[in-house]
Amino acid sequence: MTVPSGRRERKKAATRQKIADTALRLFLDRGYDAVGIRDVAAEADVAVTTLFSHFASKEALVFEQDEDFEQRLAQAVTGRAPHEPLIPALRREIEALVRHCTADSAAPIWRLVEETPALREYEESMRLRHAEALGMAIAADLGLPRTTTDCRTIARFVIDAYSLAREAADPEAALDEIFRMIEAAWEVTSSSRCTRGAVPPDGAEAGRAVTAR
Amino acid sequence: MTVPSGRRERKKAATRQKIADTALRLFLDRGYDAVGIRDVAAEADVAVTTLFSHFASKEALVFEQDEDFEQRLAQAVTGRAPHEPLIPALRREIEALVRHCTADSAAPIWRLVEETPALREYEESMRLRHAEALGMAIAADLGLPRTTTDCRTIARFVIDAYSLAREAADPEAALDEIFRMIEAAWEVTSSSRCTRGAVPPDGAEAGRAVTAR
DNA sequence: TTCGAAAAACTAACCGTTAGTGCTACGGTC
DNA sequence: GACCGTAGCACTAACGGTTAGTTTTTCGAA
Repeated sequence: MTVPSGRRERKKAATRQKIADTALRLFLDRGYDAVGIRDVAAEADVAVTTLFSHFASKEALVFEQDEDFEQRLAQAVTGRAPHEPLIPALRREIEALVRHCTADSAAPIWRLVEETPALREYEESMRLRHAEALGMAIAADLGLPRTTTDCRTIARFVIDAYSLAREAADPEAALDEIFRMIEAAWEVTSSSRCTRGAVPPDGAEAGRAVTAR
Repeated sequence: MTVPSGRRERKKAATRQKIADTALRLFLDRGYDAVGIRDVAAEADVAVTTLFSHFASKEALVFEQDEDFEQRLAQAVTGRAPHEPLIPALRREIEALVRHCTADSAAPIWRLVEETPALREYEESMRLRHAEALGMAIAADLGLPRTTTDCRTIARFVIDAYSLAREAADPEAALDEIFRMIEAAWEVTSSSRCTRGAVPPDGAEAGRAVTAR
């Protein structure tokens, strides 16, 4: 029950890191499909079962770093400046994420992902989880008691923006264009939210002002 | 090179159907994960390799019927009445598809899909393909020489509508709401398309009028 | 030092999927 | 009607990701 301070945690983290590094190196070297789990485990000098105790699947080895994606998006919603409208705040965060992916240092990894169907599929599945989480964050921010259709929808659109911009020839321009569309969609639904009177039943102060676009 | 008319084709189709039926029955009976490929093959009285010569994967057994999804969407775009605006036409088609899924007869299958992560993942991947195809159809309909970002974006949004509406408590209402948002997004991008002058370089007559919303 | 527990190892399998090979029945051709 | 090419299918055997079960090692705390 005590807090395991020290060596054990460090060793565990080191093992995890060694596995991830080895895997990425081999994947970039020989290609994702050409490298087996048993290869990675042998090269990292661990047992196969150990590898799977650190990573849920072979694909997860590649996306090791991007575990904070969800948190960053939620943070962009809940941690934005007071009275700052929602969509621009999300746009800024998405832009940063896209830039991070298209940066030269990360380029080989994303090329690997794009070339490998299994990895693409895995990432799509991740995106859906992210969209769901973002939808919840937006709903909470608006003070809604549950995730409504419009929150879920906008969340999907925002995640779509990330995905589409990454694949576009000019990511910045694509983001411009897509977020103009999202902005329009958001205005429609947020104005009708007022007339619908979807303010939570317990009254006034919960969440951010609904009128803040 | 002749058209193989007759028994051979019928036998092949019968084998395929028998496999699909058997698979669906077993899956609904015992659950997707509890039934192995070898079980399905044995019950359908075919070899495992035969099964895989008819279906690309275990998941494909479940989505056997919905192979015309892409075609239906493309048809909704290219085959709509002259001067009928794009988005409402798509809305009608999506509505029909959603109704088809939520109908009582298909309900057990979709419950199975929703309960099984592997099937959800597979369907997501299918949706992305559908979105890409729809984007191409839209671009072609507008007379654009290639699939632009806004076409791709609207296509994604439309597919999102399908996915979100199916999961919503009240699919009709959800479609209302989401398509209002899509309509707004489409107006923004289609009006700026005129000012951008994205008419194909070879001049006038290709495709439908850009001004038709 | 000793003990409990977490981490890692090892074995042995399960399951989806594929390659390789050969047989059989069907369809077109002479 | 006999012949031949081939499509459909069966069979074996394996590959690669993943997991269960069990045992050994390693660390932290008493």
